[in-house]
Amino acid sequence: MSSPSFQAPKGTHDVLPPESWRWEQLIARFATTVEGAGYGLVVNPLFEDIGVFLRGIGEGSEVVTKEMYEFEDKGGRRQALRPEGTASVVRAFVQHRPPVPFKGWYVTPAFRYEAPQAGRYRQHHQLGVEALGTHDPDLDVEVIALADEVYRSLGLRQVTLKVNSMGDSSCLPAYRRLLADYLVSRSLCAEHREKVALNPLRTLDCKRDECRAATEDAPRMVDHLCAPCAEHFARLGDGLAALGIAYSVDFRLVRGFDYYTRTTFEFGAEALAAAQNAVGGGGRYDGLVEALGGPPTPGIGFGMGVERILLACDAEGVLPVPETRLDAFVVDVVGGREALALTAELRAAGLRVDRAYASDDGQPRSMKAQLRAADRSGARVAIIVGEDELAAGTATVKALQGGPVQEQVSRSDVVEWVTKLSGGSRP
RNA sequence: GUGGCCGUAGCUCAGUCGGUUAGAGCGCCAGGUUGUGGCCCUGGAGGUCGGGGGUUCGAGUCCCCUCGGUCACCCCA
Repeated sequence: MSSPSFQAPKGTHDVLPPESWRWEQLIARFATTVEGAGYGLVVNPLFEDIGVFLRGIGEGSEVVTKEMYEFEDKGGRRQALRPEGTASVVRAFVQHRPPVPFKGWYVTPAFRYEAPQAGRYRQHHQLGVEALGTHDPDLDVEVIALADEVYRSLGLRQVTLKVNSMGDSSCLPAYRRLLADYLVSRSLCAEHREKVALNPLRTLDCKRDECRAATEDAPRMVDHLCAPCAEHFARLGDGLAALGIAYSVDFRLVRGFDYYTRTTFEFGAEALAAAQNAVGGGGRYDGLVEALGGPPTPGIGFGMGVERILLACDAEGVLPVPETRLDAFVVDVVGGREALALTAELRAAGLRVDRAYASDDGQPRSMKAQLRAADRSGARVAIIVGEDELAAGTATVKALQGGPVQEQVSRSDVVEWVTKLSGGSRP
């Protein structure tokens, strides 16, 4: 074994240009959308005391019990890489106590130790918002509408919304018993026969035929909400309808984190054939702030998966990587000093400019090679400096797309010509 | 974590029953024009056949292990 060969760890991946352009776009559109609704960026540590996740997400959830990247640091502290974003934002809220209502958004990697497959990674990336301090169901509507707007702004048309209510501490426990009593005498799949007493809700989203049949006519949470929760859920539906956001109520929607109360929702990309077609989800977590040591404070938020959204964009043929990102490409066949000066000048004028560099043997590349590079770069304009231009104090400005436009212009007019020929992307 | 399928050039792939220097297209570099890109033509560079072990006179090809990808379960973004 001579030189070792490394690759990205299992379940992780690199994002390089030009593909990364789509990441920039997605993040930028997300930021624009949510900042337009008063949300501000929150930056958290990628790891926390493991208790933040144990108490925040819940010790009954798979993500915490089986999938967390945990480690002991050199000081003997038990830490864990964040498996999702909400717990850290809420911990920060409890620590700093900003005025409510508090609205924050984030973009972050999330780590879960699980078997990778298409659309599922050990490190994936989430965009999300959290809004704390308000019970108002209009806020639930707002949060869902923001997610919906992000998908639509990307051009996605085949994203569907499912909503449900998990009730609260006054009606969920009773419903849980009711459901358990109902299911205990039914035939369930082997796995849920054992788990039904512990967590009957999980049986609802089991895909196996026995459980599907057993739960089809089972009592539903939305029919057993206490009066305040029922009112909240009704107003959520009214609000979504008022904004023209299509949704379906799905009594099987039982999301994986223990902290959810009342509203839960999930966005699915119908264009994705894979089993992993959830592109975003979230809900209300009115007990979470307290669970992390803060004062009773309601909250709601969502997370959406960057990788899966981009897979959905592929499937729907939207958000293609653009072919051109440059205004001009400088071709210098007289040694390179002119290119050095010209690119600097054009960039200073706010134009997007690249150039060719010398070959590995130190020789300048031929004009043909440099123009080929200019063509491939996608630049709209080539700027050529050769012997004639150098002697005359000019540069040749050549349009690379459309008709054969070419002019030899004074060096002082180059910026103006490039701006004109490139369509003027100058700010 | 369990099971199925797959790993050959930067990318997409071919490679017969195990047989000698492992191929194609695209991409990249150069030439075809002593100052003009794209199209075309010619040439070139580029490969531990994912890795390790085994069987064999001989392994890209067969066997075992391993790493990675992928699909399903599970869970979720």
